[in-house]
Amino acid sequence: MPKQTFYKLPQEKQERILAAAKREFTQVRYSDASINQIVREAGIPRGSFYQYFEDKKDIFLCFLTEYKKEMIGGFARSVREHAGDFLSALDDFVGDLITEMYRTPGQGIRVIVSEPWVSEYIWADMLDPGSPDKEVCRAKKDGCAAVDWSRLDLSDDREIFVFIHILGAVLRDSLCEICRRSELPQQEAKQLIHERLDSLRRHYEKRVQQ
Amino acid sequence: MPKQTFYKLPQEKQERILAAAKREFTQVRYSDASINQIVREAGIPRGSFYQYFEDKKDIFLCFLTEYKKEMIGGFARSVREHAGDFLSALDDFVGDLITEMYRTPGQGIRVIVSEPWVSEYIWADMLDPGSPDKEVCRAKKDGCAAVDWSRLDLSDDREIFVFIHILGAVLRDSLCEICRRSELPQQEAKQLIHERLDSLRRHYEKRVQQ
DNA sequence: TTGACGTAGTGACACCTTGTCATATATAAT
DNA sequence: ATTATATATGACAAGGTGTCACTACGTCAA
Repeated sequence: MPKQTFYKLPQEKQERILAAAKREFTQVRYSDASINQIVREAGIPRGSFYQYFEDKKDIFLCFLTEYKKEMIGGFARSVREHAGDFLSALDDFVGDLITEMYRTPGQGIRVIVSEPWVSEYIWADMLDPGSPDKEVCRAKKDGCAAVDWSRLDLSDDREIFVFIHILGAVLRDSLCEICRRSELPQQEAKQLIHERLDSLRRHYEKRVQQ
Repeated sequence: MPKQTFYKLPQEKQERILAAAKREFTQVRYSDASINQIVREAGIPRGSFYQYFEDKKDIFLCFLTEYKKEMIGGFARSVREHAGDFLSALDDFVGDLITEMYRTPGQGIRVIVSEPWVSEYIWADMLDPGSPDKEVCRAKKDGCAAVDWSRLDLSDDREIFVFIHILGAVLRDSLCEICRRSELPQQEAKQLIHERLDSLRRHYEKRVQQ
């Protein structure tokens, strides 16, 4: 939530600042990111920065919003591509995230697990039906509407909700682990997540009546 | 891994420094913790600090080691008390953590989810059989040996390993969520975790043949 | 006893950070 | 033209970290 002043700025300047922020936040982790670096890169005086944003966290959340939209949009797309198979869609989606992760040198997409509250910020309102972000809300509805929940052994919405939380936890946690174990080859990283999702699938999918 | 110099210090001074570190690290989160504050409280000059420790992370890990031992020891105890029922033991153990969490004002035990790598540090070698820390290793062996895996629908060690990872992820993530949603009453916090563990239990426990 | 040498203790220092604030400037309104 | 409001700006205070030249100490040899 940048200040009004920011939005009154000429488009070009806004973009220049956000681009500088993106460069910084995808380079180093949040606690190491420097406002000085951002203003230097954006070519604005330090004082101006505080005219536009409350503080470092303010511009960071602003930057994160982009990621969030990409995430949710990408996942919704994946669900449609997998004809409502939630777990396959997730596996595939995270696979792409990992590919991206191994392709980017700095911290890149690792930003989503760099601070505990970051993934919370992204996931929390992925689940919250009353998310204030219209675009996010739409993408989410598109994604969730496309899910075929009947494949899974979940009796009601409450159970579905709990299951989604479990999945989110496993994914976030696995991404964390992958980031930490930087020696892990890409293939094994994907395998690590696949293995966990697969275990959940085997235990949560309905038994085929025969 | 403090420097040799630290261990050559008189016991009393060592303890004074570690106590100051504990006070600081349980008060504010890692990134806000200040070496200045620690040295002020411990009554040592700033220069001395760097004689004893590499940097802030060094003394922080030193402090965390204590927590890790308490965690693992406490969990092993809980497993024994629950006669090998892994999930009940976990539920109970985390319940105690939450009680503690609501009892302490500062950051207290929240430290374990304050940075992504902290919980990793604690949990990673809870699972790693070749953990270098002897005491940890023993407590873990005690705990895991007491678990009755036959209650669960897990065919081999590999599956058990995966399942433990899933559980760890759910717990860490739930603790994170509880810390973030500070308005959540203690009872609901426990319910939140219980609900997720229960879902896993229902899907992972062996069906009773009747 | 004296000198030398290695280890430990020390605080000033350089260099960074963030957020504020008084002042300067531009824009709008009367 | 004058006033009022909004924005721009860099110097500043207060705090952080890690280093380093210097001092002090204790030990061992001559």
